[in-house]
Amino acid sequence: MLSAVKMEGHEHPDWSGSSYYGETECYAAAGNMNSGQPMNSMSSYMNAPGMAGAGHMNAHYANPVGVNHSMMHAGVSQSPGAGIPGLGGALPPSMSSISPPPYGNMAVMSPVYGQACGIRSREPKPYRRSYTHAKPPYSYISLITMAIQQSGSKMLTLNEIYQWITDLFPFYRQNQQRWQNSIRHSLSFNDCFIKVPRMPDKPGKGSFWALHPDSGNMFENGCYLRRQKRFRKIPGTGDKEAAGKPGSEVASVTTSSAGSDSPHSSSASSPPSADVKAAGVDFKLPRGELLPCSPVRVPSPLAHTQHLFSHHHHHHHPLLLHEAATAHLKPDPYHQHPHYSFNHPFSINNLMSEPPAQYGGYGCPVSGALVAAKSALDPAHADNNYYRGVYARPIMNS
DNA sequence: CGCTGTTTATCGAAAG
DNA sequence: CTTTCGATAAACAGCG
Repeated sequence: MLSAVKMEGHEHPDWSGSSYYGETECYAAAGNMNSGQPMNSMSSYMNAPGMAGAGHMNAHYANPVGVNHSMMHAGVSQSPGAGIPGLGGALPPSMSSISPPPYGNMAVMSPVYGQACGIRSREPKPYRRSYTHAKPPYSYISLITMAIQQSGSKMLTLNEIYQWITDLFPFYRQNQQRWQNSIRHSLSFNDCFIKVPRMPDKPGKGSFWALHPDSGNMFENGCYLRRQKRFRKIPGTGDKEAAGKPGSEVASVTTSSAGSDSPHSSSASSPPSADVKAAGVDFKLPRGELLPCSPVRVPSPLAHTQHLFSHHHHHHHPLLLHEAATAHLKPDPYHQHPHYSFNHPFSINNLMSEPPAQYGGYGCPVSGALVAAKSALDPAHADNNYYRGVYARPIMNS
């Protein structure tokens, strides 16, 4: 049937002749997206030692860890070991060795990643385009989440999401059609995103997209390229009901688990089906699958964060959901409750709170990005040259 | 018509 | 090796 389908899927020598993103992605190392993890671990190490500095370095691009780290702050401040659990991962010694100073990150991200993934590089390209165009080490889901998070209202229209991404990551100024389609797909496909009908007073088309209140720590493992589990309805056939998967087995739930969705409470009101319309908000109730993976997943740092949203257990009620949702929808950007203000792992807020960490180049996409984003939003900074500076500069002066 | 959303399918890669 | 996740393509429905 779809004979045509697969065609060019990966054969787009868009730029740099990399056939498939493997190479382009090199950034954080597609191949070792885990790089995130190793680094995490690294950070955790640092953290342990009391490397306060770690807090900042995390803001680096190459390591989403930063984010993770921040989130830790949000959640559990920092117990020496706290971070570790969240990582749930392993850390290649080799990697850890990389973990030098703050700049170490750069080192890591520098040509390195290119190499890392460039393994199969069949491209003789003498020099790769500037890294400014490297694919950020974030999945679309992460990006969307970050975008939404950084918005004051905690919700954005599709177009705004596009904007945020393109503004921050030069990489996405190319092949827009391609990734935007992916973004759209992600929004619709992933239950962690909910569609909020746009307010009548707001012009423009399309609805607003927000995060499902329970999507809390989708990336608590610190890996922004891949979540442990995504909320997904069964691939089922037309039977949206799906359900079935008790998930329980999988869900052994480790502790909080949670993040993902509401695991159990499907009970009563929630129809087996997928979406629940809460006051106009579409909630796609996920089939509760909890983090199967995280073996250890101790009380995740965000644990409490989660319950912030998932009001204990009873949420799930459309209304409650609605409440939660609307809560974010409130226009009040920065001032919300100190805690309540979305402590997502991503919590850009957290990220933002991070002061500096803006080393040049790819050093700090995130925080830098956020700042940029912020400035973009903020009339005061109409000029987001900040980030421009960061990205625009020819990192490789050589 | 173009943008927004949804949905299906496929492939690669990571995780277990 | 099998699942699951993520990226990408693409067909298609709605809407302004």
